[in-house]
Amino acid sequence: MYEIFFQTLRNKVPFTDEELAIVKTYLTPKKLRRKQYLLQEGDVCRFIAFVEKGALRSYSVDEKGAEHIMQFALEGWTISDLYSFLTSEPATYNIDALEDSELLLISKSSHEEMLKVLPKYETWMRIQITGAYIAMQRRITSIISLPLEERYAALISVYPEIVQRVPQHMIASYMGLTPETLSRVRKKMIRK
Amino acid sequence: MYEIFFQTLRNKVPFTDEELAIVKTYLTPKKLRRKQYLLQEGDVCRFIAFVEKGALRSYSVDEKGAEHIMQFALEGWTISDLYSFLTSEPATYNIDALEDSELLLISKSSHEEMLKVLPKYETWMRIQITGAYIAMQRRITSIISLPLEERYAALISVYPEIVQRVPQHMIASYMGLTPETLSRVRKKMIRK
DNA sequence: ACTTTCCATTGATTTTTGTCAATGCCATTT
DNA sequence: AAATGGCATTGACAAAAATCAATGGAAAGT
Repeated sequence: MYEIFFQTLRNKVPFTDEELAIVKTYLTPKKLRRKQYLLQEGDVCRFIAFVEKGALRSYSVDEKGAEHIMQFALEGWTISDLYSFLTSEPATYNIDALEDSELLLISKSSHEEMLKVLPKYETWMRIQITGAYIAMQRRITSIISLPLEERYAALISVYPEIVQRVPQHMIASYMGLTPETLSRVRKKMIRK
Repeated sequence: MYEIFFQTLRNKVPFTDEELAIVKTYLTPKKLRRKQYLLQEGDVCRFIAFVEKGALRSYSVDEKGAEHIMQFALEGWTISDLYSFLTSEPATYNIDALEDSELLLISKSSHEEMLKVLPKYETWMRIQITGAYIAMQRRITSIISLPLEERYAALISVYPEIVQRVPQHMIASYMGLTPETLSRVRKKMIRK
């Protein structure tokens, strides 16, 4: 249940077995069924969720009721409404499960304790967020500078697993497009 | 010359005067004239730049030679090609000065030393990047979920200084629009 | 002060994307 | 086996944004 998380930690920072045992005491395992909510807009986000198994998404809903996907999270990724988590303001994103999933939750108190007690946790956190920041920068660069076909091609090459496991209309939402437009882009690309 | 930087540090993490004196030894002041490059695509980015005075931008250039602005940095902000800085791969962004500017540069060795020697530097870095990550998330949400007028209104309300100090065609580039389209959006909004 | 480059705006037109509606398919469920 | 619901695709049309071209005006550099 903790394998992927520990592996992810060790991959970036040299945690000892003793330290991992301490980390373990701060985690809460949670199972989620497909379509179940982990977080609803308006509630305060009280955790960072690490995905051991399954797939989740975070998304906002506009005035017209349309969903706009902010992030997907597969095995080895973390997902949260970080702003809500850090400030205890109401969340602006929803999070739900796309598949039956197994999570490890880091509560706010766990997060704060680990920052105090385990310097390596802070290092891991810093590296983790830095990676997420860089990925987000790439996403924006892709949006503002690439034609649609290339954007979709880039998505496939960077996140092939997401494109495989997630329905296309959600990929479209993630890209800020309608499902029809994405379908037509794909058609064009197949011809080549 | 160091006032804004120290204030920014202290604002997030309780640095002592002694610690700030240590930090100071790791910084390199640099002045930049308007239009001068701080970084060119293809070079390795060897610093994180903190803006004490002035304004800079980072941007990529596509095959057709069009510029796409990734980020603006005014006083109190940092700017870099973080991926290039961390990996020593060639930079994909250019950085140049929009106004005569004064910077404090953190070299890679300074960065690494400070991470080792000053835990508070790591904490500051983590908080700083977390803030940048959250801002970026908002930018994406804005792009994929808001109509153009609201996106521009949001930009004005979040970054009024940028809109004032930066030419409109650069704002358009930052938003992923042509200057003509932004001009028309503004016209519509003025009528209200 | 003068010249030159840059910049915002506007109009006309084309291209791209969204909207609306319908169809057929596949995977589940009953 | 039949029915259901979710999903991708397609077509026709509308709306939004890009492109091309021209103008006037302000700002920067000399």
